[in-house]
Amino acid sequence: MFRAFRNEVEAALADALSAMDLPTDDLGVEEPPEDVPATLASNVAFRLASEVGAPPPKIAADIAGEISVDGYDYLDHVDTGGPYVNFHTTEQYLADTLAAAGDDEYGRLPDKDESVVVEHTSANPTGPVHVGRARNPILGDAVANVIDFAGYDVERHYYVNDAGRQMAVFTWAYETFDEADLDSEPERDRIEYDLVRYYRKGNRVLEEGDPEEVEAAEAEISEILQGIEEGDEETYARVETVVDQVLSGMKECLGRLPAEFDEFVKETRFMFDGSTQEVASRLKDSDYAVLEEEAWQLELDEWDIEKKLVFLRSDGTSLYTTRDLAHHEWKFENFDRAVTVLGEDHKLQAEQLKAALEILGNDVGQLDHAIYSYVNLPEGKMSTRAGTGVDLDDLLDEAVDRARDEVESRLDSRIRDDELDEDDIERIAHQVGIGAVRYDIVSKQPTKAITFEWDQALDFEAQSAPYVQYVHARCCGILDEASQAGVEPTDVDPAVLSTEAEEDLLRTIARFPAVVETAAEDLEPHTVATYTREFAEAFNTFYRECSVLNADDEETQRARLALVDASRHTIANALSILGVEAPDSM
RNA sequence: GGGCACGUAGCUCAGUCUGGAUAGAGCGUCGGACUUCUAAUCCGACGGCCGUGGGUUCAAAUCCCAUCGUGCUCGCCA
Repeated sequence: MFRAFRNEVEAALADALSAMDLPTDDLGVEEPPEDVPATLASNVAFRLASEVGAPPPKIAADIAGEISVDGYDYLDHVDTGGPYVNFHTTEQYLADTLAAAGDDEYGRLPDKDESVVVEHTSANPTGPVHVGRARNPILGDAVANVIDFAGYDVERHYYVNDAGRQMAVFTWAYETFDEADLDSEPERDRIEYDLVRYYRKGNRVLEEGDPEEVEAAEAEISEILQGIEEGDEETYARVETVVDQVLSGMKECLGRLPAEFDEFVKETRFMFDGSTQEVASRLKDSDYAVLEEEAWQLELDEWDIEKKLVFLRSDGTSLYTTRDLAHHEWKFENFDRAVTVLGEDHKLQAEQLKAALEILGNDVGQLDHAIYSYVNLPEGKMSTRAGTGVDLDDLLDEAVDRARDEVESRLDSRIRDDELDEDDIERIAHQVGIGAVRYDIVSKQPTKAITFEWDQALDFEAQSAPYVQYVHARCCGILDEASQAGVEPTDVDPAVLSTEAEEDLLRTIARFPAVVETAAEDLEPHTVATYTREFAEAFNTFYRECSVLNADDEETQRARLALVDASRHTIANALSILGVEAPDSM
């Protein structure tokens, strides 16, 4: 309802301003501070002061007097607070909010009939997913969720880099070394932990091995790369043996979050179908192409990019970005929009990609990047190759373990007699543990760097997943008790919800669809996390002050129950956008 | 060195794009609230030259310039 109210406010204000012969280009509509009893306000009077030649409070009063609320459903009346014009809602606003939030899909915006492909994670299949990379699936999944919830048709893609040098190195190492050559046991009983040892061994040999050995290896690696480039089936099969095995393990790990994908798109696909070479030849014909030292490159000065983009090596083979160009043209053919979630280390490459796509004649307005900063350890960077870093599996295990300890230690002091059994404890431990990890990462602005610290990531109090999840569990508890007592959230008179706590909660619920809309537009799911905290605060105040089952009369009982039902839908949907589970009890 | 980010309470962060009402949370510290729909909760206190210096503006945490600090980046790697 907030969105509808905002539209009404803008329309009413614009009408009044034009009736007064004043400009309507900047309405200055904003949410007032908490202690102001208005839902929206306008600061337009400040800007008109010099033009009109009157002090802002006078102008505000004049505007307020000029505004007509006739014909609006939610705009009740207008007054001023000094220089501000304040807009107040009708009873209908709260009534309609309560009714709308009775739907368990509340917050989902109308279908836009527009398809969006969200590419995220796309980590090279070189080994276990570490925490440094984990920001990508967690952020990416939330970005996809919020766009989905905002009414778009979303597909989630993982782009598999199976044609790069790293995979050639991996393939060579996998075929060259035996178990006996490796100096460690797998850290975990899963395929990518087993195989990454070959990759690390291979890289060590390339860095430190004797020159003859390295030379032979490089020859082999280059042969593999050439083989793929030429579409040689046998080479492809050798590489995919490694790729598919490692990837299958990584999928399992990501599945624990869970981050699921609709499609794993391999880059070799765009080599074998000829589109990469086709893109390269179109680029060669462009005005921006230059041949320097036998390598084809693009001059991107026009895009303020100093670095030239090499799109064909001197031996004629393609590079990662060349294939990615073909990949993106494929996306543009099949989807209305493409969103890619990338680490900041790929930012320059992403800008070059965009420029090159423009040169190729694409509408780059279809492409958006969500860029995030890396997650580092206090002691430095995480690297699969070097084997430094915390594995995501270990983080999730630790999170679930700590959550389980927490649940068990709280068992004795539980008031609620719902008799949690072993399965419940395990369920709650998973929901809370994994939820806490996701929430910790998704709730922060993506541009800010994160230094990973165990205690901080696994703090179960305060501004964390459990704090918000607890609200959901409380809702479920009340709804459960109510249903046993035979109270139904039907035949409700919203006007009964007249205390400040009830009204605040309802107003917070009303804002949810607007939060979804903005988060989707800006690709910033962390604003949904901020909202869940504000929501939890409003709900907890209501919980403290307004008993549902012990309310004075049945009418109040029913109305409050409807409010709890609406709250549950709101917080469940907000959490689901964040990829955090909503426990029925905890 | 060039480019791009980031710098807000002791700590972790919202707010910055789109300037506007006394800068908000949590953790920690201190003090309160469970015979009550779940205390993973709530209430209160303490805590801020919004990195620094200039500028624009009626108004700056927010925009511009400079500067310092941190991160990323500047391969015929991905």
